[in-house]
Amino acid sequence: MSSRSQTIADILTRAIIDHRLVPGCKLGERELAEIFDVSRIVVRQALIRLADDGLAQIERNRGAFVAKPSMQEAMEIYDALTLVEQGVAAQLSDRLGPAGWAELRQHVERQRQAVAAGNDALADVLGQEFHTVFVRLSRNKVMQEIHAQLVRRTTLLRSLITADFDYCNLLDDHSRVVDLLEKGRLRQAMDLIDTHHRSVVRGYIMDREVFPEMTPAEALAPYLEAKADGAAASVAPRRPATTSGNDGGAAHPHVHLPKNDPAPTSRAARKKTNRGLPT
Amino acid sequence: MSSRSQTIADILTRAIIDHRLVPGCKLGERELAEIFDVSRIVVRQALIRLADDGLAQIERNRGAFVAKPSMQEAMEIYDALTLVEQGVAAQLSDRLGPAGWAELRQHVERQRQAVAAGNDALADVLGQEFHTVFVRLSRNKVMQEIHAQLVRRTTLLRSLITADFDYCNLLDDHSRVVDLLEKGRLRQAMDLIDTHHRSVVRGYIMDREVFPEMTPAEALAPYLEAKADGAAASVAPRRPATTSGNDGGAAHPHVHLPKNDPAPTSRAARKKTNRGLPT
DNA sequence: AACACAAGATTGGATATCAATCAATAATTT
DNA sequence: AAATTATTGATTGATATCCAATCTTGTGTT
Repeated sequence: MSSRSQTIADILTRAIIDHRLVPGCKLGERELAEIFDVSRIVVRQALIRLADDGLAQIERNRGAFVAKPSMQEAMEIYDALTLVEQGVAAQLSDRLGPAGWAELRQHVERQRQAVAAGNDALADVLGQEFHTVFVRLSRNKVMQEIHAQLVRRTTLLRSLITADFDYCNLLDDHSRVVDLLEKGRLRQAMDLIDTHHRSVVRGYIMDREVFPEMTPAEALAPYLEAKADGAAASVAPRRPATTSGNDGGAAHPHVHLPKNDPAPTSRAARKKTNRGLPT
Repeated sequence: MSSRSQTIADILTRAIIDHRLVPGCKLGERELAEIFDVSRIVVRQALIRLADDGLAQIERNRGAFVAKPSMQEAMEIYDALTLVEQGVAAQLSDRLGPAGWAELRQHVERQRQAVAAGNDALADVLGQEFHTVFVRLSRNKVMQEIHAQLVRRTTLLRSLITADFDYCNLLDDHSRVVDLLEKGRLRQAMDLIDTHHRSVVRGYIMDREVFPEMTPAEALAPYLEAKADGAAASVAPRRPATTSGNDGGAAHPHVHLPKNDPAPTSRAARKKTNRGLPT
């Protein structure tokens, strides 16, 4: 079993890429320590891991926040992702065997079925996974880890945007990339990968006024249930007033939340949300 | 100023890529804590950073060691590096302006002069730096960080090999890559990048019996002097017997070194070096 | 020689504590 | 009353000490 800080880092990563913890959200050491029922030090180590992964941002004497990349950085992440996947495509077009192509086709088919069945959630997951499977076929663990990190960061980016456009052509893209590659049309496949990612970025209109939907305690509760029932039970009702009173309308609660701030739209609160961003 | 654990991680990174701390070297928490005059926790945080960077390897209840990549992993690192630099080359061949080409040529020229002057150390540094400058011209910070990490890991690899072959053609490669790219011969440039890295890997004969040259205290002493005179002075004579008695012959001291082990070639010591490797 | 067991050392972690810094409020001055 | 300053509170960065689990080592026994 790995270290506890790694476990906590994994849970936080999960919560971030699930969009339960959104960019800009404060990750207070004491708060997280209570939630996970560990000491602050373990939380700090987990936050260091997140920061190294680009998912959190640690500001000296101010604490850790879920990373809030700028539009510039978003473009760079997608450029890097394109570069990596194009490179992998070039490798696969030479070296991939029949079993590999079959796995890719099978994956596309599974996603197609999910779309047909109207299971959008599964289709979305499979759509993400395609890229991971694609890179895994390169049989390069180092590349896989780099790619996985980039994917996590793109997933984080999706919390920042307000576009849910039609993802159907993206599925087509996957299928066509496989076709082109297997036919040896590498150039066209690479262009399609580029277009594919550009079409995603084009849908990006970074909305700077996206506020967190949940406090860390609420966001992390689901991930704790499997660990310790007692802990989950003791954590869940930690902010009953907030849960019932503020989130009822699913509006724009708060970023910082020192205690139980009833008016997060005050001058002070707004000022805080604009402070220390990587704009 | 950044956190102390980051500072220590930077120093350890420096020491590793300087080959003063070699793969397999034990990085004991208590030992490092004394060397840097900080608490064990700060050291632990620094080691987590190193591990995330692929330069150290943390084994539960056994501690941290300088990473000792397998031949397989070495190949993967170079493959990833090739992939990244080829991708950057493709981008630069389209988008790089005259100033960029000039910078690359100027860098190659500086290295050529260093070689001509017989300043091998400088030439070596410039040779490494070429790749960094190359990627920096892509103006993608995310890509730069990924590349820098890969370069650090390749530098680590060089501690494991026993080949110091002729690097002169590598300088030629740099020059030719710039030429080819500027002339728009992207395909050939990418092939040359591939060949360039392959020629480096070809020189790799992983010697599994490379032992550390220095203890952490000795390896890290130079990096501490700038920090605090008192600390450096108090650290330097920590192992006077070892410094004068064991390193006189510049032989193969020890891997673990719990205290002042005089016989590291015993059965137990050998067993330890072969334990837990990422073979 | 092989095995088992006890002692020692090291890591992973908890807790309590302290200084430095930041945020927010209260107090003071103009 | 508005603006500035001082104070208070909270949070982070870091240390020291302590404890449990685990690993290593060395010894003793068969």
